[in-house]
Amino acid sequence: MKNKAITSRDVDFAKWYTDVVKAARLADYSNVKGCIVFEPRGYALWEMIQSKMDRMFKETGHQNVYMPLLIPENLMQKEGELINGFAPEVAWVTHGGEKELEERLCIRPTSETLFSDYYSHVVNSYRDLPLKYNQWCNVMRWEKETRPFLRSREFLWQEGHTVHETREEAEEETKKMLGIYKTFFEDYLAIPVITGKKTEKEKFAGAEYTLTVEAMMYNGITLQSATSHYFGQKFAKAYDISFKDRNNELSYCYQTSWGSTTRMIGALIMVHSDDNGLVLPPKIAPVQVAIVPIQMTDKVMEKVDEIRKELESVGITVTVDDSDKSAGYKFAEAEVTGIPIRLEIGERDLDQGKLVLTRRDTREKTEVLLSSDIITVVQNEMHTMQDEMFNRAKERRDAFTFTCHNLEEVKCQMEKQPGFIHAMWCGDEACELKMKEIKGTKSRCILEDGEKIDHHCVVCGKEAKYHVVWGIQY
RNA sequence: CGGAAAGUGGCUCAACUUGGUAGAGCACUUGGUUUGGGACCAAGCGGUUGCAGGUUCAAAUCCUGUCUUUCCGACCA
Repeated sequence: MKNKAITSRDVDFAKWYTDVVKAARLADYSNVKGCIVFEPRGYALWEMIQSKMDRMFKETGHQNVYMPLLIPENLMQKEGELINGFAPEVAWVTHGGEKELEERLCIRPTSETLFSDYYSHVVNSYRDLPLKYNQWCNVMRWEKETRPFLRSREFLWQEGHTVHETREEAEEETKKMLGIYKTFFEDYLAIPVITGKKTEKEKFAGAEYTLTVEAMMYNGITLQSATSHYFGQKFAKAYDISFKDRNNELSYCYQTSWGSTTRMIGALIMVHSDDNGLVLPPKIAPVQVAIVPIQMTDKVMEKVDEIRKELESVGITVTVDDSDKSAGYKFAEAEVTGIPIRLEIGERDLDQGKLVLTRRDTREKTEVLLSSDIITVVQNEMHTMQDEMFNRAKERRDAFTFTCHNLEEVKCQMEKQPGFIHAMWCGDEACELKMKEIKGTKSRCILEDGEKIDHHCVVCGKEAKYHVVWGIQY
């Protein structure tokens, strides 16, 4: 049974995406362009992401802080590259009440400047280092084209900002956080990713270099999903984050920042979901099990309640659909909202001493004996589902991963089926621009230990330096 | 920021061409019968048409502006 409110993803991917968002009631539009309402289901998903990630950050020695929303213009302008990079999409506060402000205040598009200013106050000695802070907050970037979760003007994210005594330690941190993102994407979101370094052209404004996590969506388009930046001493010098080092000399700290956003929700949709709506990996689903009583007789409800309590006793999240809708409606509802496991129990089942278990991803129904250990059955099913979702995403990514040796091959491939293109690059920005002419194909990342496919650049034919993964991005 | 399309109860749409003061289905509410893939019957509630101007005796309808959404390009998490 197909939900008629959702367009097929194979017919119109963009429309399918917004249909899924609406049908699952994750978000609603507001009256301000690019600012969405996170509805309970969407926000719950964000809270799941937050709680899992936050634990990973804390386990690696990070603490949460909260910086102000507003940044004075002069503070924003201390580091030239950053302001240049963000200037076109910064929103400014110009009035306090009726009175025009002496100095404009910018609504944070990112908080490097605030953290740097703060660090300059509190770092005095090498004994104060490192400081490893993170904040969960909203930021604003005045985007022209917007889409729910993927590109909104206001979005939620976490931004980690750390200061270190040495270059080595800061670079280590940059790498470590990239690793945490990779683990999170693969273990929790069941999204396989590739990691590597951004080119000069694609790196974060103000960073010495940027490491990135890149994922491929169902349709072969790539999504930059999280980034980790190494700043060197650039901000430290601009904001005077100096300290007395072990030799009693004045040094500047080495800095990093790393971030991931509500865009991850968009990635979950575009990687896993289908024409029947949202599909969520069990490990990140706010509600893992939906129990659907077919008839709401005392006998059935008693059993439903018993099973719910049993599952909840081991931390499985359960919802019981005891509304007076028909069974078919409840099935469809559980499906469109992406609840991983559905248990159906009716009079007939009780008579036969069983219940029906349906997995959201495959929609396969299996009969489970009421005498069996229901906790183990559900846990096993969720483990299998989590693994299989990852494997399916990986298989699809691999099927859409290609190696190209010249521009013509890239062109043919991108026109036929976009995906990850592995190809060599000389390091020249002109070649990146040339590549962009092919349906906007951009470098996604330089592979750290990529094999040498060719000796020549895929574009100009000159000597190749880097193994680059290219793609069309959201 | 360019090019295109669209905004009418919660949703999908009709009425617009040819101005005359808004209608249907779904959803919702109530009562009843139902319940194994989006149930049925009956009775109800709900909108002055995105917003602001203009033309007119009269505007959902014509004109101007603006906002929002969607799609296609240029820019970005």
